[in-house]
Amino acid sequence: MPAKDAMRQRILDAAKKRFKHYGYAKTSMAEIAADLQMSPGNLYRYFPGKIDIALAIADDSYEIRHDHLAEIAHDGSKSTIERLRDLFHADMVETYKTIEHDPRTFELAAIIKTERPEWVNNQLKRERELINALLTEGNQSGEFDVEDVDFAAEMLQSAMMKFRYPQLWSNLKLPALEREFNGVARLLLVGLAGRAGTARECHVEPARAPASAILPPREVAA
Amino acid sequence: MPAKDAMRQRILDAAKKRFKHYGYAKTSMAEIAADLQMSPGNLYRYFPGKIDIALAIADDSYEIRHDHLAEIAHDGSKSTIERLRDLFHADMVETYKTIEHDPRTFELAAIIKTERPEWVNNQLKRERELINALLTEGNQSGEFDVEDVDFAAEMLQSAMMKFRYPQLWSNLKLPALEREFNGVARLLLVGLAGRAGTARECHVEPARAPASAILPPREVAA
DNA sequence: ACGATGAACGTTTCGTTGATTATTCACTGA
DNA sequence: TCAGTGAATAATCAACGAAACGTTCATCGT
Repeated sequence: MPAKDAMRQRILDAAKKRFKHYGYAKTSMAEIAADLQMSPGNLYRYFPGKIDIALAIADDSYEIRHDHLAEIAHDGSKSTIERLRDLFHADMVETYKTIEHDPRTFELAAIIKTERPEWVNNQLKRERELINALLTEGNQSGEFDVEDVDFAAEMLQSAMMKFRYPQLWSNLKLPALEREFNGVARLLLVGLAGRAGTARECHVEPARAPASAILPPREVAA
Repeated sequence: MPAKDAMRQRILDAAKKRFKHYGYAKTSMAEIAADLQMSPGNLYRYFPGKIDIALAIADDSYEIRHDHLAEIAHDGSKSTIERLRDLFHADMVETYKTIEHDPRTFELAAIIKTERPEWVNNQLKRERELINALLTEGNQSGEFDVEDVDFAAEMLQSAMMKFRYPQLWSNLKLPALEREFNGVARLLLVGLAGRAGTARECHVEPARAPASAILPPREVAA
């Protein structure tokens, strides 16, 4: 039913405008309805509740981010290890820029995290699938030697935790964050290449990206 | 002045009892004073304010923890790499046990973190000194090949962030946490040994603890 | 002089109440 | 039948006076 979808979209647009301007808490369902010249009650024919409107907005925005991350993950011109680093890096930088540009997004994210934690976990899971794919690819190319790809992906996300949650950034600016990010990424990705690059059978040629050359410090984004 | 010190200690004991029973917020200065049969005003001759009483309690408790961690760091029977892992591990487990046993501690920690963040940073810094020493030692023994020890210690703390803050544990029980901890620790510590274990000069004998054998999964604490 | 007091002060917290809000539902017009 | 309504309901919020709190200080007894 395209008519219903169209109305849903109109509601989302109106809500987005209000949320951006006044914030989630200070936007009432009645206001959103009034913007669309309808009654508050009618909104509930399109969304189960207020939080679901926020969720739908977040869905859209994460869809875009996910596409972008997937693009990075599939950039054929780069090694697997570089793409893995860039994936985490892009995630951090985009979060930083988003919050810098529009702090209201932070409020929305916080509310979603407390009211629908499973939604957040699901996003994490989707991103982990990208990581999975990269690890598998790296295993095949010889860049990595990871036994349990699922597990390793989870561990990477654990260790990168600090760079995902702005609450943990404690006023660090982007350059300082990137310095830390690079340090942690280097450690982790060297760790992934560890066994492949390491001499259990020493005659095996070093992986394409030798551990000592992995992850040159990244220039700070503009 | 030992008399003053003795009174300080009595105040701390009384406060500790109240904080443990009723929590920081629900304990008033007047109550602590009444427990010691003195006036509220007199407390201020021994402590600048309520928060400083909490800080003194935390100081004591972190002194003990730090001693314990230092003991682990200097355990002569273990390799440097094992001690480094055990250091982080002990920190996580002790935090877990503490909160499990007395959730009030969590409230105290949260209050200190918001009211005196520099105190928390200082604890982090002290622990980093232990890490520094271990990395230096590992460099000498050939287990590690870390160029910038200070920087590497900071990166380790960053990557271990998730295991330090109970807020990030999201209801995971200790076994699940330890599983994640082991995974991340393996990645990181292999990363540290990376260059030492890796064949830049392939004739160099593999480090004492070959990367592939580093960090066997740790049995879950009792 | 000094250790201690407790009333006094400014803030923060709390409980109550009245208003606002999210949500439901019986109903309407097409 | 179905998109839409708007009054009714229940949950939440905001405001405000009262109580409690952390902290200070003039004062007391020694």
